[in-house]
Amino acid sequence: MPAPTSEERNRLDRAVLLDAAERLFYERGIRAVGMDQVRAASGLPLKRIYRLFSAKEDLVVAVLRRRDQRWRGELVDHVERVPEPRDRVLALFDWLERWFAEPGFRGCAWINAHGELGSSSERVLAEVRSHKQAFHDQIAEWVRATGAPVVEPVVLLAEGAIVTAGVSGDPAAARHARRAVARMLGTV
Amino acid sequence: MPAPTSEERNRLDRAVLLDAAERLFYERGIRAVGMDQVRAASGLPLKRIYRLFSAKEDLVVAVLRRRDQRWRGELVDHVERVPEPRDRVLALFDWLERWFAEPGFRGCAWINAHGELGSSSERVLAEVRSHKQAFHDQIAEWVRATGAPVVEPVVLLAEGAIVTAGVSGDPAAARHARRAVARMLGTV
DNA sequence: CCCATGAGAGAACGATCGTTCTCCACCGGT
DNA sequence: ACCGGTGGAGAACGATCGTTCTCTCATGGG
Repeated sequence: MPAPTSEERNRLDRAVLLDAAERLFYERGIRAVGMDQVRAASGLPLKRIYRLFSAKEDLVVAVLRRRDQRWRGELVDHVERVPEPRDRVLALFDWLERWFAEPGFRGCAWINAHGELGSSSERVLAEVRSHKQAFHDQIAEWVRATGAPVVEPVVLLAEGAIVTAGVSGDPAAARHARRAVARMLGTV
Repeated sequence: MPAPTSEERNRLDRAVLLDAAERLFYERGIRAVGMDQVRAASGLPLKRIYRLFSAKEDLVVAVLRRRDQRWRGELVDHVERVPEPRDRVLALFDWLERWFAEPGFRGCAWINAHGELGSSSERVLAEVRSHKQAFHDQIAEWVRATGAPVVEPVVLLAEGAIVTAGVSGDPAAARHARRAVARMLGTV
């Protein structure tokens, strides 16, 4: 077995580190997790962690950015399997419901990060806004394809469902939102 | 001027303390605010603070509880001036828009607390859920009076507007939600 | 075989956390 | 005038934070 190149080694370590940090940050909150817990969970020496990310803030931003790519990617994969524009918009809420039902679901990671760090870290704030903007724009694209002028309500119902399910732990919010959207899209 | 009784003194100090703590917690996040900053902002000696609340967690819970009473009280005052059931529901969103436009608006204090402490403090979690339940029930009462079976969508639109305005800083979310609710309540 | 380079393990650093304790100044009752 | 006790100011405590440093060892090139 050939020794992995150091570049590839960095890539792998980054992935392991981001996995561990993302899980801990989401589970317990960002400030509640110390770098030493990240070290223990990732199995990487602190020194290597700080060579990959020169401060905790960088790690947080990287976690949010990678999660954004993965999260929206999975959403698009699920929704764009569906051919009909109207069904696509409804599929968004099916996907949300599945997400809400996952064990350990604890609301929107970006909203949580915003509440904790939005006023103390410009970079986290920017990351959160960028994610929310991208989510909005994605929904807008799907809704516009139906011809119904209801982009904003659909976005707000999705955000409301996420936050409500996050606090209550009940995935039903997704069904409630879905029903309302179905009505707004016509042909009851 | 008669010396205030010690009971009344406690009442006043509690109010001063809760004012200071609420402002700091909301502005910066709860974990980001140390008890010494609460002391400095309230002007109260640390000893007195710890006689009024025996731990930071108690203070946090008291802040959330008092804010809940005031916040919902003001909401009810605004909405129930309006006679017509349909207009009442719409008035909720006018009130939200005014709130969003206040300087320093940074989203929902309970959602923020949930993201930060929901997984580490049972008592904070309970407080957040109780607030959200009360908000839901209040809206349900108003919506049912209109006869339209749209309680859940209205709640979700309100929550979505709060969270969206909180992250983006743009009060327009309230108008978008209001417009959607107006349509759902019929008589476009 | 030797030595320099770099990585790993974890101690150490200064700051700050929540909480408690010390110390002194002030007070009403005799 | 004295004294017990209450309360304020802030030092102190142990823990933990993010970050850096030290020490040790392994390893690869001459």
